[in-house]
Amino acid sequence: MSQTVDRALSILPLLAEGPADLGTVAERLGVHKSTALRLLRTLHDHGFVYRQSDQRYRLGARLIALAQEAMENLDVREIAHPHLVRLNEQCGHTVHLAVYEEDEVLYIDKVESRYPVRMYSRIGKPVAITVAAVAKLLLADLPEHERRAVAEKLDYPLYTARSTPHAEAFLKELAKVGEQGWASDLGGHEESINCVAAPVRGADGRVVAAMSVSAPNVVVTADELLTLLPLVRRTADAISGEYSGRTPVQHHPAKDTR
Amino acid sequence: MSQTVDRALSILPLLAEGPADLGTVAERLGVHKSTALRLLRTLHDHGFVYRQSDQRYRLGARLIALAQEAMENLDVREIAHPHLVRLNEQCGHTVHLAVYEEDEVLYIDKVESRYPVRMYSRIGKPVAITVAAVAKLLLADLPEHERRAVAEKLDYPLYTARSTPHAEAFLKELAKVGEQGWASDLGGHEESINCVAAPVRGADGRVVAAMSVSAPNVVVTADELLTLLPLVRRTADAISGEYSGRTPVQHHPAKDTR
DNA sequence: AGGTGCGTTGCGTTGAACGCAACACTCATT
DNA sequence: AATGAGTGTTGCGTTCAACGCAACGCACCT
Repeated sequence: MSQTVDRALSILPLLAEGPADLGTVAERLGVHKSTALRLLRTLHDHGFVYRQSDQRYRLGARLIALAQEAMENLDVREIAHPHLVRLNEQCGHTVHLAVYEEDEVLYIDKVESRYPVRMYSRIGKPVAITVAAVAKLLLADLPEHERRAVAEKLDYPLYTARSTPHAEAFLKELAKVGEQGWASDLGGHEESINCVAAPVRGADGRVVAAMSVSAPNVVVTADELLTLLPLVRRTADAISGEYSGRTPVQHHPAKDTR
Repeated sequence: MSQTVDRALSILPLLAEGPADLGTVAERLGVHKSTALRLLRTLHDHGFVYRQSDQRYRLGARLIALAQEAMENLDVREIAHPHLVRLNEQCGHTVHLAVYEEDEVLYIDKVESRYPVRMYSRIGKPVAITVAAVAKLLLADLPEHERRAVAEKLDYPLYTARSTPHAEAFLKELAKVGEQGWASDLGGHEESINCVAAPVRGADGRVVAAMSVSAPNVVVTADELLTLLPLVRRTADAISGEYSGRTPVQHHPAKDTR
């Protein structure tokens, strides 16, 4: 909507690919060098962009700090965290919490597996939306038309032979997931990794987040992982209860409300 | 430099404080509602801002994802991480990695203590710059005039009785730290928490990052913590060697480079 | 000296961002 | 049902700020 801001913001994802010099930025934006310079300078003044010693620009520290605050403002995260930890203590596997936001699903919290073999993922990283169990739960809860719109807009990369191949199949899977109230991903993203996931719901019943337990085949088989489903669902329900205010939060009164 | 972009970017820290509605944003920016709306819309289109169900705006997911990429681009972090983990395995305490960037010091990596009593800190969070051991190391390496400029610009909050009280004292401490090549913070930030830190240097000898081990008094006394100094320095040196390319990196070839 | 490849500056032009005022909508209140 | 207060939204005419240009400075090469 606002040309100048639009251009300035477009610089950031561009720099996320790696440091770039003025000329490159100008070219990729399709603007004159002087224009790019002015934009970069304003970004710099705000700390969103950092000028490293070789004069090239890269993303700045303020961005990281801001994202941090953004996450701390997500109260689901705050509430869910102790539950995730407890779940991890009970089963030992990697536990994730994810939310959906405008065509993206991203992990907002993670408790690392206690087994030596760990899966790769990072808080803040967008999830493989077409296959991840948490993504299925979050998308399954969207209103019919929006869900369809998103599903058709997506790419369907074939990570493995069991990846969701196209919108058709995805929508069918979403319907099933919505129906049964939980989801799984058996080797759809990485051949040897399985997940089971359950939804966290707000007071109105809408899905506000989803949590999952993931483990590689070498640690537990898919069947064994599925036996954890009741536990995962109980945990998710506990978070839902607390989040929607039904459960009057029964831990230390020292807990502040920031 | 660029008014429009400047205004747009100013919205983000404002939203970091918590969700805000259009009116509030407009007021805090000192612009007309319609202007604020236009800016928010462009931010929204880029995913930097999210409109929650109650119509208020808060920081968006793209911001979190971007920050993630920003951190992954920091190659010190990538290199240092396994060393931090090993150090943590050896001593059990919380290990931090921090960098300096334009008047701020922030944690870019952390390995959690294995003791039940943990300290509060988060990756991405700006560090208490006037007292933290890592901050001292990073600032001590700045060129004389810049160091003085920064020191005088800072606030000196008295977290505890042992916090650095003013620029004078801080500069003196920095000189000492620069001299000895390591730093400590004995209860300067939180009464019962102590840290020891050592610098990571690039090929040119400049300090590019700093790492620290922190532990509360209840776990080890300050004296005991200081006995870890040689270990911390060795670890920092190992990272330095690898970062500056002196050590030809000798871990599993399976390690991917993502 | 000459040349090349950067980033930077000053400036005149123009169109994009501005504030305004009217409008639409949702809730309370009466 | 009508009124009003509080929102967010739209269209528009004015103006000022962002634009591209071209000239410049600077470092590095040869």
